[in-house]
Amino acid sequence: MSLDKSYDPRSIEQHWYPEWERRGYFNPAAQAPAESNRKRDAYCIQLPPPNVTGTLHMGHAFQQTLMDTLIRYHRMRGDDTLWQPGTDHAGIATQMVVERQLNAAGKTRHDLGRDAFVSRVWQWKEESGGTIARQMRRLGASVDWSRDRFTMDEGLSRAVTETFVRLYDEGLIYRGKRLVNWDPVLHTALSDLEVLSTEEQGSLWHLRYPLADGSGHLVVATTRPETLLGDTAVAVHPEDERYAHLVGSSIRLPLTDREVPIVADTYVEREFGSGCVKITPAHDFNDYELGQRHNLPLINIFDRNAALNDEVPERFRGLDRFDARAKIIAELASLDLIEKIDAHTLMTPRGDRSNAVIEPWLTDQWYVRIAPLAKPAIEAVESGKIRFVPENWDRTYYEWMRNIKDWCISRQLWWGHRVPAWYGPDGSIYVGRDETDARERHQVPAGTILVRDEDVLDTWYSSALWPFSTMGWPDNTAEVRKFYPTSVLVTGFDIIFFWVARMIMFGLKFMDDVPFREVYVHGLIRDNEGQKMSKSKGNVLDPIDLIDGIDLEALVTKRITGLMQPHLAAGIEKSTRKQFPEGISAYGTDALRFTFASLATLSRDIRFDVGRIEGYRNFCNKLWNAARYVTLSVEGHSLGDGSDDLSLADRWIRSRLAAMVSAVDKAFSSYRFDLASQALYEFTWYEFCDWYLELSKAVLQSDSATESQKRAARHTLIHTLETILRALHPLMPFITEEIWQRVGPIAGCAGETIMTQPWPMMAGMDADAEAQMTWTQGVILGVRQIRGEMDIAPSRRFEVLLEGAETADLARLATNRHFIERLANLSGIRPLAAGEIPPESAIALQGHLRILVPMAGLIDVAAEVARLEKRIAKIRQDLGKTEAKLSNANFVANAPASVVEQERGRINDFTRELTGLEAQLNKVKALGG
RNA sequence: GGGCGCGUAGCUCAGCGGUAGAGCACUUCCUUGACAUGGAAGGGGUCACAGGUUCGAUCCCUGUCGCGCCCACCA
Repeated sequence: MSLDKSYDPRSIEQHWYPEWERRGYFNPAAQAPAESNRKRDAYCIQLPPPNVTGTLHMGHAFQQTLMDTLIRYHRMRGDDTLWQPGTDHAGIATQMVVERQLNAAGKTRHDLGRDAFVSRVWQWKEESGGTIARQMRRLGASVDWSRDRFTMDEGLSRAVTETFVRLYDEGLIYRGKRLVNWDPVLHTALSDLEVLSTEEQGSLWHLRYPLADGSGHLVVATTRPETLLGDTAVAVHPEDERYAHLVGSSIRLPLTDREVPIVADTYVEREFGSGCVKITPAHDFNDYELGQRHNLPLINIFDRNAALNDEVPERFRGLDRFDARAKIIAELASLDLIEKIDAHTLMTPRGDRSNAVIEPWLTDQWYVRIAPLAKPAIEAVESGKIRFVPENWDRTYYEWMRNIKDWCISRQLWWGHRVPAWYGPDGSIYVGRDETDARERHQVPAGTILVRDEDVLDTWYSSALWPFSTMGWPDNTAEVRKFYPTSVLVTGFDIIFFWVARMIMFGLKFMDDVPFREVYVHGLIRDNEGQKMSKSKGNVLDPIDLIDGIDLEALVTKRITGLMQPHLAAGIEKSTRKQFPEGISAYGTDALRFTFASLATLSRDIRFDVGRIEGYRNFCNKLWNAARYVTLSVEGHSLGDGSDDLSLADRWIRSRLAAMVSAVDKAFSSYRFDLASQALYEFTWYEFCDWYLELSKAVLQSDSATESQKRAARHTLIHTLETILRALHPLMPFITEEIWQRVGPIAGCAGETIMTQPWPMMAGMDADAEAQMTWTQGVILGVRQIRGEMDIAPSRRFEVLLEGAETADLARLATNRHFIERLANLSGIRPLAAGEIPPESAIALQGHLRILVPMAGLIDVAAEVARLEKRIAKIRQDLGKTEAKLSNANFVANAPASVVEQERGRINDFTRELTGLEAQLNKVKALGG
């Protein structure tokens, strides 16, 4: 049974993944070759855990392709290889999804209560949690599913608790009352990283604050007039002569009955606004610090919704901050206390999940004291224990790490790891692994009732432990000993701060070693116009749709369903219909993966162009059909034992194959997936298919070739194809496995899967074969060029004459005549006899050798004249450039001798070619008379 | 305000101190027994701009212009 005529990814991809998984090929223990006792290197990659309730997007698919490629490459190299999968509980994101579901049913989480709500989230996790795993299987990700982890499963939760207790005991976690980024919609604190500042249009209000002694007023400029009610000072610059005399006196705060002092502080910029700043220590980070320096009181005027509380005059109480602003402005205006209002662009802080304007708010939160952790983490990169690829990301890392502030890790949510702290009736804090442990550690009397802290930890806290918590830490497991530190982290630059830096800090802290040796930072996948893919832009591509294909109507429906802003639907529909009039065809996983690899250059943005995946789908088809040809040519015939004499073509392709494998190997080792895919593509298509397969036909389909020559060709065909399959397997696992199942046994490979075949490593550069092949190709290309440009039908065969052939040429001709006749489709090729007058011919040159295509009945004189003139012009140009170079005395004096020699050689070549072509041109012209 | 990056063929992108490359698109010819998801032959680029270093710059340096991202407490 032969391979099907056409490559159909669907049928082969669905088959192989379950088979691999069933046979346990993804598990490190299962890979150990029984016959090998050598100690194998460990190779481990941790999957950045996706949100458990999410779906994979193009970025995930891209990233997983790169990781799977590395994993498969190392597995084939014989390393003991672990790719650790898992998912993240994604605290805020997941809780919000479930809350929205409740809201749709007219309920809130408070209606359910904490326990019931958390059960509800677990239920949702169970329902939707399998999606990611299904998608990963479609992508061919060879993760060890037997070790699948979830950040909130028992083992990982134990690691969370353990680290919390240890850090607390060391004073590296503390509880403190200070300003945090408060999200008044989600009612939780956020870390600095979860706050995004965006430029927004606002106003700068210039307010008159009357001096307490009635002698006039100061003008303060503010973007947040509503915080006036919490002002506890006005500040000026200490060297500002305009206000020096007022420092130490007070102003009477409008709309209140309070007097607040005028203080001097260098924080104030004299040039900005009026040079006077209102100070609200409880609602602004800078003002807070200034307040600390000047011992100013803190007046908290907001409640958890950022509505005004009872600290403000009665008529303002309960007002939302924005309503309060309007009312305060109105009152100030009526009191003539507004000097002016300028339009002003300001950076507005918003929560990354809720998009609500974040309010600095005074609360009790848990913090990680970060400086002692950051120091060794910085040193780990400085010393090269961790290497970023590309290297320049270390700058970004340093930049952030050197300015890092304490990490607020508590969140006022219900979904997450609950803080392992208990409070006594007097408010004392008891931290422990559980309540019993907390009591024992702090000798809390049995009768004392303890209440557990309500907060949960930032999702990224558990993520930061991922490299070792997944391996069973705090137990000293075999996995920890074998696979920590892991080999490489493959991640996007968007989470260097959120995740990478924190893993480094915690890894060094708890494991006393870095969590990974290298960090490969890849770019972000954007659409073909460079736009970020997002639901609201309607430009999202689902990797599964590229694999399976999707018709236009389904694609449109998918893109416009569930939009947060339904009015965008019409535009999205229009652009989708324009971009994909035929929908998206099924390209298959291998083509998608190969496309990702080819796009994996060391840049920040990667534009995904559907045109490219089509090209690589075609590449799959090319490979498939090459395999058909090879198997059809080989099956049922003897391959010999490898002792048959190789033809020039056989030697040449083996030499080129070795070069390709070596290039791919180098590319994988240096994370140049683009170069690897390019080397594979070019060799397979342009050298193996375009040349070698055709050359092999000249042997296999010839009556005059010996059986030994045919065996050598068959051996080379199957050997080369089998090697291509192995080199290609890390990028295209499915098609290579499918073909290998047929080809491997013919090639004499043992083993039941390509997955664990050894990575091909071969020496075998054959310079002589490559030189001879270049000559042979030159002759063939010369003829083809004349054929192409003279519009001679491909089916038209003719005889070619060689003029000026030397001994070496005659020898090469003798060896390769059948190749040339076959590939140039000639009826014959022969050297001119001594004294033979050549007929009128079109001419091509191969070095000094003149290849003559007799014109009679084939070629029009005018066309040949035009063709020659074009060639001559081109050579004259090149010759001119080279001559200019060589006539420059400085060049000859200073350039390396080899370069000068090379240029001289080129002059010779050009001159000879030019002379030949010009003579030919004159001859042909004379002919046309 | 700091930091990082990009500007090469119509489009998406490699490359690199010494004759400008690929895929897609385009032109002409071809259904030859692996493949029309194919084959053969072609056209197309002052490598953003201006200086500098060099025998030689698309590549190194400086500046300009354009574009993008990240960080940051001018109210």
